[in-house]
Amino acid sequence: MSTIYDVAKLADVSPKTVSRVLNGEPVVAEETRARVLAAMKQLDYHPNAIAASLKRQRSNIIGFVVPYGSKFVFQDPNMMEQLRGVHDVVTQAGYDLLISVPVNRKDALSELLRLVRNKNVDGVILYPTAGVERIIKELDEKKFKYVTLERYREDQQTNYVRINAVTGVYQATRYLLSQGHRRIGLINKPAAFFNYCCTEDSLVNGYAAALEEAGIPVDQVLIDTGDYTFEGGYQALRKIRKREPELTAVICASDPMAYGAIRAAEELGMNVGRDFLVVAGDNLPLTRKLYPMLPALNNPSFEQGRYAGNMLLTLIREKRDLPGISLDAEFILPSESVVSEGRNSGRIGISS
Amino acid sequence: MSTIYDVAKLADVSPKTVSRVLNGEPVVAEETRARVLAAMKQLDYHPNAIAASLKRQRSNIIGFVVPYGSKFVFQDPNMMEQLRGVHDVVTQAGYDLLISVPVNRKDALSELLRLVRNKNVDGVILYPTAGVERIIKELDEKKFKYVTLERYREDQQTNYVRINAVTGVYQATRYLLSQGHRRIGLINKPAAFFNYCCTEDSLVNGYAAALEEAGIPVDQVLIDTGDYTFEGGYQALRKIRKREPELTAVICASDPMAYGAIRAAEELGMNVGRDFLVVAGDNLPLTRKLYPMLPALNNPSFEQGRYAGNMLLTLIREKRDLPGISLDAEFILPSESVVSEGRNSGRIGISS
DNA sequence: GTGAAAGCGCTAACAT
DNA sequence: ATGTTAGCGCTTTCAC
Repeated sequence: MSTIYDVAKLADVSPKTVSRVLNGEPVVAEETRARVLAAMKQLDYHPNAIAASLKRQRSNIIGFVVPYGSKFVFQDPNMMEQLRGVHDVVTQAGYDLLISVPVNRKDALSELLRLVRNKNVDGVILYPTAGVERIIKELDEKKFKYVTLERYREDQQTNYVRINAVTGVYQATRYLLSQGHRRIGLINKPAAFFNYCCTEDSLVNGYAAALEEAGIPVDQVLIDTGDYTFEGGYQALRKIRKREPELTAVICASDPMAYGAIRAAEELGMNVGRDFLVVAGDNLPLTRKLYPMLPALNNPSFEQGRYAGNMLLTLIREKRDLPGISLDAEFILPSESVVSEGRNSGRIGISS
Repeated sequence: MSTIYDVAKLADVSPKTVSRVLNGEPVVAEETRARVLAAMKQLDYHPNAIAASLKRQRSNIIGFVVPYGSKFVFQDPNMMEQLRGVHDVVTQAGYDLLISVPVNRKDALSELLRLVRNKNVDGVILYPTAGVERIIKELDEKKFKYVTLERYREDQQTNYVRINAVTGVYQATRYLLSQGHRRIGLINKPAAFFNYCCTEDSLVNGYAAALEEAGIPVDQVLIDTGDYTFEGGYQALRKIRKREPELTAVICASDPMAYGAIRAAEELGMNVGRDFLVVAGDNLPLTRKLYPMLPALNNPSFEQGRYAGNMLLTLIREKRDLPGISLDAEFILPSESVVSEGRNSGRIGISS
């Protein structure tokens, strides 16, 4: 492997001039630049990014740390969409993306520190898991750049991109009410799924708001939770239905749970799409294709990733904190859901 | 950030001794080691991996280069499973994984070279796309370590991990025949989807073998191709069914295509699971849950990733080529498919 | 069992 | 517009 010195020698210039050409610094004479370029080509020279990183004290690598478990990440379509959004934005800006998947939940934080302290990553995207506050404090102290997906505490003001489901669920509930549904179920996510500190429950809030508006009291019989999975949705629907045989619709916090609910409903003899409606929460493209007759919630995970990536890049560039962003999930009518091509093709509401 | 010199000074030893402690070299006196460790702790010292990389001339990073397009990768469940397999194996061994997604198809190869030449990655996992031979040649010349997912040419002997669908499709076809099906469709992948050089068509081969065994000629009317997507499967089934109204079953090369075929079949008034069977090719956990009444093919992508990761690690360690590995896809009966929990929980056949 | 010196390949600071 | 020098933080070689 040839080095910058070899090129310099061949082009009869100093290493620094080669470096200038390499980094596109504008002061180099056209004739010199041409000579250097020729020398590079002749020697099949390729700059060593590691050496540059050491000198520059930055790696041009962004870290993406997920809570834990490769199975969890790579099989969660929403997390993949977030990842994809981050990826697209940061690679476009010339960064590489290092995906870090701690084996256990409790490793997530040390893994994060490892990236920051040992690997010189220029910034990280992270999920606020239990105990993250201590880490955030260390990151803040070291002026290390990060963006959280969701807030790590209710009063976090900066450096987060979250999704607000309230509006979407409110619209969904209103729609169902307008269609004559009166006993509407809600399959929510567990109170603290990633151990987020945030206790606010946007699904229940939106649901309750629409019901109250219609003068219908919230009935706990109609609400249950599931762990985001098919099984979770399946079980939750069975429980709700058992408590309320008059159930005619259900809103689910995730698409897999919606699949499970649909399956359970079919087993219970309900005709999904006709006398029973299921509203899914993720807006996976697949869901629209499998169940075009159903309304849905659009969860802009991809956009969330893009916003987070852009925020991190700005953070790195401008060295100051940025106000957090909240993206609104939106309700999608059944008719629309067939027309739209990919995900997140709809408008994105930014509320904060 | 404190350096190895700071630690050395505080512990009253040379930097080299600190380095020895860092790398677990055994010659250090117990008392010295303790002093060094204490100093590290006191200074909150964290070794700079980039500096070590520069000196050592290796990065402890493995590259994973996909053909192109983030949408393509992160939304392809099989590729995610391969990625997950690679990830688990290499991170376990202390490497980080850098995922590289070229924007366009044609960028894939230059992207690969960039990782190899500029980034000091210690090895790469890659897909054999069009024009990859030139790159492989360069990798070979530079003694750079790589493993291909699929072979890049028919006669590639080493450094690949592929999946052989022949057995699975053969078993599936035999099963369908044994159930009395006579007009069995096949929705294949396109001849060269990633522009693999390999022209062998294992799906058709297995399908044809079972038919011939039963004395039934292969009828091209029953075969069509799709691009792995829902739409591809949807269209293909419509075409096949139009050519053959007596169609009673179809084997699909991917799960999304199977979903599309199911949808098309339902629209055509066929009762999927009763008078029409669809065999899906990926074995996504979701498929088994959505359609437990259907038989399936188990595509061991996760294991493929694991094998590829392990092969690459061995390649790096032993500095010699390794014979390629072929994993068999397997046929799964409908009854079994409900019982099994996750993916790839079945036995994996290794045929080469 | 430990240390001194050199250098990996680059770029920043400061010349000229 | 170009060059010189020093040094990023570590590990390697060789000496003691």
